[in-house]
Amino acid sequence: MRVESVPEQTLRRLPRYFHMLEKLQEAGQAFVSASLLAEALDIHPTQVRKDLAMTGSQGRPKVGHRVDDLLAAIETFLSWDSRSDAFLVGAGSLGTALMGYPGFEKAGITIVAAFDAHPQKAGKMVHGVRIFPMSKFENLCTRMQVSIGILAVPEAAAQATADLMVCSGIQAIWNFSSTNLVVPPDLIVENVELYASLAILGRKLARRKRDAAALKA
Amino acid sequence: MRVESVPEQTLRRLPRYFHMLEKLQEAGQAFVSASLLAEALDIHPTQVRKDLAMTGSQGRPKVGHRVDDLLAAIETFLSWDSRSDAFLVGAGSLGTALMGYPGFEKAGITIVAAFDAHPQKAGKMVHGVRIFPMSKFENLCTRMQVSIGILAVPEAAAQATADLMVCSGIQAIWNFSSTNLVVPPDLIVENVELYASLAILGRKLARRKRDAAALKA
DNA sequence: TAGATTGTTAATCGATTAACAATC
DNA sequence: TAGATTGTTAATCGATTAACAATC
Repeated sequence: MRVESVPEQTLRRLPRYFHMLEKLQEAGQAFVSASLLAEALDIHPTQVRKDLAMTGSQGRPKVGHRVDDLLAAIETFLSWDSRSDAFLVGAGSLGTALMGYPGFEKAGITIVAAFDAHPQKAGKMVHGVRIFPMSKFENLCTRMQVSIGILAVPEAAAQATADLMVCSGIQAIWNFSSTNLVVPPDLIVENVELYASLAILGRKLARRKRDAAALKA
Repeated sequence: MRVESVPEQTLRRLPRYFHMLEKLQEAGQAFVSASLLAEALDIHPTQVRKDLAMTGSQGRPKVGHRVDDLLAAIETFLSWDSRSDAFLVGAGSLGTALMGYPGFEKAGITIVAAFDAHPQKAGKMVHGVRIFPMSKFENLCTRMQVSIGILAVPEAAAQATADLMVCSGIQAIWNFSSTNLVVPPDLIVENVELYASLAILGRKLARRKRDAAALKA
């Protein structure tokens, strides 16, 4: 029974602080107040203080937090100092984009190999990552003890690929399909819901347009 | 002062129901109960009932909802029946992946043109979408009255590109950069926080490993 | 010192879950 | 009829915001 108790929302905001802090660091700022971060990111100041408090960083009244310290505290808190390897499955256009995504490095994650169901892609290199046929997945994964699986396959193959990952010892799945994966309860799954995100955008816009039209009439 | 009052979370879950319902429809299911959806998607049954109630669909006790009706109700509620055009900026690997993304069609959104800062890309076609130089953006956007902007440019160009979109009459931005865009308050912005998502995955995994190691010791 | 800023405790708000009457 | 399932009202839970004492 872990204490954990870090709100998911806090976890989601911390990278945003981090990103802003990097900009401030580049700009030569040595100190920053929670209020300034709050203002810049549209988050309530008290919320920012609570979030920062979770990382263990301490600020000084009237001065704020030291930018360097805060960056380091967030980095440690998010475990970006520990490294993990990842296998990517699905070297289509999305997979290709992910292999070039600079965010991995910062999060301490390295894509060490990619896999694709089309055998003709095997052997190719994309953004410095070699592509293997699916048949090699389980063996390589077990041998290299890779713990992260990135799922960028078409809808229809999503669950089967997840099953393969689980069999091969993967502990965390970054899921880009809109399928609700059925996996053992202790598996970590992080869903990127592009579909839902787009749906929300579309709906808000349609309502806006409708309201505008109604107002004019 | 609109009544709106649809929880953001409900909006986020509706596409998941939709997706599952499509599968059920394909499988030939005519009816579905809220409990079945709840079970399949790991959502509390009462939550599902509330969400479905918002769409206006009515179920019959003992039988459940008619799958066809429910699909139609969600589609209408999410305004997927109204169509909008979008311009994409940034034809790099992420932009390329997005041009091939099948989710747009379902959400009633069409990418009608793409733009890129590298002039040598101009004139090319990617997934059926023509690429233009940035200089054409404002003129084309105003003339065609495009309302959605998809932001897939490098970090450093994000804010400037958003500014250009705003000037050109864009009303909603789908933002893939991790920059907190500064835009007029009535602009619709939907952020896809890949960075945060990955950070959370990495953290959970690192904690898991650490705990496992501690347990062994 | 005066005042800005911190960190924490209490109040509010919204979302999720429980309980239950209605109904096919 | 009996029982599954609906939709709604009430209770709980967690996250956000307000209030405020501590402190540099």
